[in-house]
Amino acid sequence: MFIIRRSLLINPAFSWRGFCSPPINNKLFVGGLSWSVDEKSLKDAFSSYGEVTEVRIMYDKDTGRTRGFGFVHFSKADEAQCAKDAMDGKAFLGRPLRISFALDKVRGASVVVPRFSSVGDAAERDN
DNA sequence: GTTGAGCGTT
Repeated sequence: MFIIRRSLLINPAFSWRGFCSPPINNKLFVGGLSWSVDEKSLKDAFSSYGEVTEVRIMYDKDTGRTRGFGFVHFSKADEAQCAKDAMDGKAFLGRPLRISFALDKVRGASVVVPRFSSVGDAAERDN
């Protein structure tokens, strides 16, 4: 019987570094970026491992410089996993990269007020 | 001319 649950072995969701990694998605968190790294630089670097659909680097509104981290969106989660496994820990523009799967956060998702339309429980004051 | 772990609209 060499039949093993190969599904769990080939399944990336069960072969992370232990179990301290977030769920897999096509969004990658790229940290440890150099201060001179641009979105096009990251996209050009990650486009070799997959189809990059979106690249977002966080800039500082005060200094206008990069915060040193960004996000890379891939067309497929498999490409993102490949790019992560390939670029994670590697040096980029003189600084080691810290790549990780991004959290399922979206703009507006952090603060959302569920308003019930059928709530007549004294919640409607000036509707 | 600076700094260095992180998780999103600068």
